[in-house]
Amino acid sequence: MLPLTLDTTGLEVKAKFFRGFSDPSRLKIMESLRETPRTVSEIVEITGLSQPNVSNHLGCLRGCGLVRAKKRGRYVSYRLSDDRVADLLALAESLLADVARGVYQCTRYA
Amino acid sequence: MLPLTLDTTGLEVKAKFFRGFSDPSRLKIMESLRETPRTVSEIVEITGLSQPNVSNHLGCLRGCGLVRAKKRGRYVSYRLSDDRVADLLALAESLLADVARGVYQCTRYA
DNA sequence: ATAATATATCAGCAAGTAGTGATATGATAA
DNA sequence: TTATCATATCACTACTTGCTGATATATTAT
Repeated sequence: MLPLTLDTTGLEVKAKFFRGFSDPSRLKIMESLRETPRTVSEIVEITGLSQPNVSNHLGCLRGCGLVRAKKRGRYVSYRLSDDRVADLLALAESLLADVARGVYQCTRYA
Repeated sequence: MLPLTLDTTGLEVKAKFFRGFSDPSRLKIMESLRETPRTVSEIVEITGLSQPNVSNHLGCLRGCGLVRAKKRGRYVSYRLSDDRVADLLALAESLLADVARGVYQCTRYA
């Protein structure tokens, strides 16, 4: 492979994956799952988001492979799918600690 | 702090930060910078994206703290702002290796 | 059976955003 | 100076997407 050749394989997939992290409501939901698995209704109560909104975001997060669902009677329990999800959040926090000021001032995408 | 209390501090900022990673063109640009710093015109040639498009995305990435710019004559050289940016990409790839099939099939957000 | 509860899905709206083509800004070269 | 080149910005369009309210599905309770 030549030096200037870019490996663009799976960039669409990778972008879709990161989109799971790129919304405050979804981050809030993941934050609520960092400690322990929770049912949808628990997540609704903790986050203050509407029930359809939470279901929709959970569907997105499941599609991105970030959370897993387990049906228990009429409840559905969600949990982070992998320890690396929390690792990724932690690494982002570490980076943000240094660049947060810039990001905060970035008005490009309000 | 009570167990059920969520630390929602900075979720907006964190979401904005992740949005830098959530677009194929931006990932392509970062990929092109993983190896070495490059000027805008080099990035344009390597990625095949239009010049205004690249400039726009670079502005976004700079706002997110993911790249840094350095003016050299009439050229502007960009580089990844921190080793942890590449670390984050690598960690995401590791996770994706396991969940890629699901993400690929996720049609929620085309 | 009927009622109540938990979750998912649908229709539609409002806002955000990636892309293009044209233009502006700024720096070097002739 | 004028011309040329590198980059940034603007105006606009098409598409995406987060949210709500209403409804559907499914499970348990009475």
